[in-house]
Amino acid sequence: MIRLGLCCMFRDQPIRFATTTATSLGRMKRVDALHKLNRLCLENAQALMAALGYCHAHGIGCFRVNSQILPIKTHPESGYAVEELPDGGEVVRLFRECGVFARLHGLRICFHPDQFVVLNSPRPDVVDKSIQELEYQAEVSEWLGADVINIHGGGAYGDKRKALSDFASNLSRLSPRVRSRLTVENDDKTYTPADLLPLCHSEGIPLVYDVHHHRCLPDHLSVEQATEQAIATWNREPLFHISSPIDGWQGAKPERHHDYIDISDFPACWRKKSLTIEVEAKAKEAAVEKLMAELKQKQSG
DNA sequence: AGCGGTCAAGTTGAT
DNA sequence: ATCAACTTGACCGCT
Repeated sequence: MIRLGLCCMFRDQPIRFATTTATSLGRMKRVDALHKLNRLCLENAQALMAALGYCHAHGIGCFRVNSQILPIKTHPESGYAVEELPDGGEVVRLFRECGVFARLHGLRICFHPDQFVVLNSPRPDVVDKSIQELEYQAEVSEWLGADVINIHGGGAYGDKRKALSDFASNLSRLSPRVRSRLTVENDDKTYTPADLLPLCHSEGIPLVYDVHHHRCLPDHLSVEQATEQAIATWNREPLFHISSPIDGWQGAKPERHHDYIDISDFPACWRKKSLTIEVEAKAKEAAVEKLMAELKQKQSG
């Protein structure tokens, strides 16, 4: 019933995703930069196939793809279209092969654009660049069959209601392939599940419920209530996040992630439900496998 | 080969 | 005012 997800990278497995820096590319001639990017994109497509193969072999049902899977894709100077790469067609073909593999084995794939993607910023350039980034990730999502591109609510700018209204307004600027995949997640500083649920319902955006963030930044909802209300926003299998505090809930910085998940942080009400749970833990595949084993043990015991 | 400084981007809150 | 935190160390130029 519970499908566990691995986020972006491996701790022990020799599966790595390569990237580069815009600074370094900027020092090169364009043709040389494109050759380098071409090589990195091909390598990353192959690494992604290895990652999916590992997940399938180890019962991990979901994989989150790093934003830099096509490195520096939307950078204002060093960015590029896949068609500009010498082997762009081959890059697309390899990603589509990953999609075929995932579909064949029932693996879910998702994206989580990073903190620079802010749909409600008062700065127009920030919103423009955010949309570019979302469009890039949606293009790769199509190749892969990924069904989730998950972002946070963004800043509050002193007025959460206005900020969420701006978020909603900018949705009209997204292509259907972004819009149909876009989800929003409660964070640990600004937006609680209760803040986001009205937006989710009025705009038809699923809520990615992060129970760790909810415990760091609570609202009037219990974990059980937030779980039920988040599930209600989904028109497909809901996707949630779990993590444990680095030094316990009484520690100095509970919002920081531990290497592993403490099974007592896993909400009892999530068991027996049809859910994808992405495991945000520094031990990566080791943490997913440990949690999987403990969930199984508790189920049978 | 090894090492240390640097890396595209936003926002918040702790210090 | 600076900095760490966020899904995470990896890359690059120097010696």
